[in-house]
Amino acid sequence: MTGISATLAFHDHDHGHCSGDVLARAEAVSLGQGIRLTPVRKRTLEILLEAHKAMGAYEVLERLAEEGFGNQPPVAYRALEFLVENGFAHRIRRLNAFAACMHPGEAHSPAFLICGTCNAVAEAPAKEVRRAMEAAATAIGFEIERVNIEALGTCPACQEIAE
Amino acid sequence: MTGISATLAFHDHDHGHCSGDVLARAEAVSLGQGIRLTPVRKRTLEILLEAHKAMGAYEVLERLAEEGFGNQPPVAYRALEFLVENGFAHRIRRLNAFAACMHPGEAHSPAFLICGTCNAVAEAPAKEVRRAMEAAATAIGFEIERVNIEALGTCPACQEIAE
DNA sequence: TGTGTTATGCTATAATATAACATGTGATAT
DNA sequence: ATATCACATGTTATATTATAGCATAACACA
Repeated sequence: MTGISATLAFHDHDHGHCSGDVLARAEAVSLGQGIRLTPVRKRTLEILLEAHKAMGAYEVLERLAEEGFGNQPPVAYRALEFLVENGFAHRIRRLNAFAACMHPGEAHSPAFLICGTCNAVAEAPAKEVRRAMEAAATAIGFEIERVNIEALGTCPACQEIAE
Repeated sequence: MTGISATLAFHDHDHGHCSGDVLARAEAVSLGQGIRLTPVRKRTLEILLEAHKAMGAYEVLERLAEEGFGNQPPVAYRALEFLVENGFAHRIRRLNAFAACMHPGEAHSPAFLICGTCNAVAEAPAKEVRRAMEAAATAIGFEIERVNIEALGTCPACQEIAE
């Protein structure tokens, strides 16, 4: 994960491009790993990518249903769970929401920056953070599997508006 | 926050002592800051301290109701919200649960280590983690208000059992 | 083609959380 | 002392988020 790309979520960018790019990479990763990116799953990922924001499960479900997929909660939750499990999406617990991962395939343990004003979410580089976590855990004999880091605050755009 | 105390949640310790100690400090802090640690609130904190684990809001509510307080969800949620807001408790989002803060009054932004096997939760020192987060956020112009860090993994005790 | 595995869809319900309003309680000023 | 205000509590009702459990369908491969 690069410092640059992490800022994209807070700025205008060629979203059609980044979105398609990520999707393509996700498909490649799936093939390479014998993971099945089925229609619902793929469409779910596309929905997240198109929205380019964190979406609630029911919000995703609504879209899926409109397009002929099942219209019951498990449909969305299962697809989302699959995406999270395989690193194609992240779960933002503070928002009870899900967001497409902007760096599928690259092993990373992201930190999320959540703007309390506009609700935008950005993935930030968290290599250092992760390292610090490992150190803290190791010190007390705890073995880490996954780390979830969420910061609430104000994004650059909203800071300007507030002034 | 010290490295030693962070490990307490994963080991036997004089809990009656640590619990009373924390409660006393919470009362002192409240007095000093004009914060009202009312009966429900105090009892809620005690319940969390006695349990010495993360508890769901409804679990807390059940206890409160047994003791003559209101028996509707808002009673528990409000007390818990107050405690979190004032640094006497933490919300563990991964578990939809709340846990007493072991270091009330000391400004700290803790990291939680959650054992996926036994569900125990420990507060770990996170000064370094926090610093790293600040750096990452500053780099992209994001202003942090609060950070929530939760790691899932295996605690020392459960690692031994697994062997 | 049979057989096991994985995926989808559905019904139903569980678990978590909040809105909105009425009542009570404590502090303050008159 | 009492009017008034802010805050706290309690209640009803409902919203929101999430999962259990079972039936059917698709796929993988012997």
